[in-house]
Amino acid sequence: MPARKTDTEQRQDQIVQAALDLINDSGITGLSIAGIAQRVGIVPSALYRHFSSKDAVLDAVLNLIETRLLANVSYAGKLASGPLEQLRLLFRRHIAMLNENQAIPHVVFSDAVYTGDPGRKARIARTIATYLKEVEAIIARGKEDGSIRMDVVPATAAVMFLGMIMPAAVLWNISEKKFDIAFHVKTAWPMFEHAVAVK
Amino acid sequence: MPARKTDTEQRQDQIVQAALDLINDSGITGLSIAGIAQRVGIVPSALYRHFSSKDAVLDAVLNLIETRLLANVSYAGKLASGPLEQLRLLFRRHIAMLNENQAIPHVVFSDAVYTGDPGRKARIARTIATYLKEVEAIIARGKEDGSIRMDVVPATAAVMFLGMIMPAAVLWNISEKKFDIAFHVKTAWPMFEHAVAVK
DNA sequence: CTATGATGTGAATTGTGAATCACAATTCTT
DNA sequence: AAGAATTGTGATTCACAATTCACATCATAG
Repeated sequence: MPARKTDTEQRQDQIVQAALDLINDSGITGLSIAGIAQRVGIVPSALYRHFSSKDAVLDAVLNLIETRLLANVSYAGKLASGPLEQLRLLFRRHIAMLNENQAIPHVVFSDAVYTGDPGRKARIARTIATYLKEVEAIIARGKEDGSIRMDVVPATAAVMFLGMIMPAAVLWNISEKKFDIAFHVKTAWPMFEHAVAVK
Repeated sequence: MPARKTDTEQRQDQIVQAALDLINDSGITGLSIAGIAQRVGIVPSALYRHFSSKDAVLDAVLNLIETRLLANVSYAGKLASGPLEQLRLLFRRHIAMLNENQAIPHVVFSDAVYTGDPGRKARIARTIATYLKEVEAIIARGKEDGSIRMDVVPATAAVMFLGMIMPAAVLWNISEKKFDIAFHVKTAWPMFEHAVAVK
């Protein structure tokens, strides 16, 4: 039976989410128009009513990721009392988001996204750089208010903050979800605090 | 002109190295029989004299990576005086190896390797697990000899150790080599020490 | 209720890359 | 140096995935 007709706007959302899910399961390599269409419940050719090409879909996926990434930062910023607390919240948030959408770090840190448009690599680089700058800013604020040691290098600390998340994501995925991510959250944070906090 | 004839054994080495280089430049997606053959200086079909399939080449690449990874650990073990020193050496060694062959973390942590043989993912998981176990063992030894705090969880510390390397590798690659990796080595290590060392 | 634009469908087209094969050129053995 | 084995080559096949297109169907404005 034919699929129910749906606004392009909604379909685009569905398609992008389906693409993300598909990457989630099969990696970038497994991302195909047919696969996306199947998940959405339409026929491959119908997808072209809503996106001009596979590349366009991929760009939209990157948009989604970018948005969610930045949303996390501002979310943590609103709830936290101080810089360290903000980092802790951001960390937890990222891990929680991983639970819903492990594909995100996969896409961002995969090399497969770079083929095709050469500008895409630069764009991802910019997104990550922006994210790291945000984290650095939080750390710099921590140094100002005395909660983070003065000898901590913000840029390096930001990379190590990422280092709590990225390997965990990879391990979780590669181990077929056997990696104990809750345990990791509980034990990694104190260690990070030891690395940067005063006293 | 035809390529000079060469022993299968040598060709296999050339092919594996070429495959690694190609992944290096173009990612897993860019890995093609034609691309490998071109780098080796032979014609695509000639490659099948030395490998039965593309999958076989990929397996050989994984072998190479596995070997180099474990070689690093034993290398650091031989030179170091104590556990902390061993970790520091291992860290530096990994980064140095990155310089020669950034493709390694790309392959290991990419999702694209998992398509095809489903056993491959399990195999990579095993390799990483083995590596992490080695790091954990070093940390456990550090706790015994009093150089590492007793409240440090070896498994978590091992993941964070990986967290010094993986993001750096990704950033270096994604930023077109702009990321200051020497600076990272210099500043990340003290931070890691703060996180685990006694006093 | 009907015309019209938006959305969906299946078939056909095209491009790409892996793999095969018959044949050619080379290296090696003796 | 002749013959066997190994390695290299170009043409070709095959499967698969992206994209296009003519046509069908739905949703809705009027």
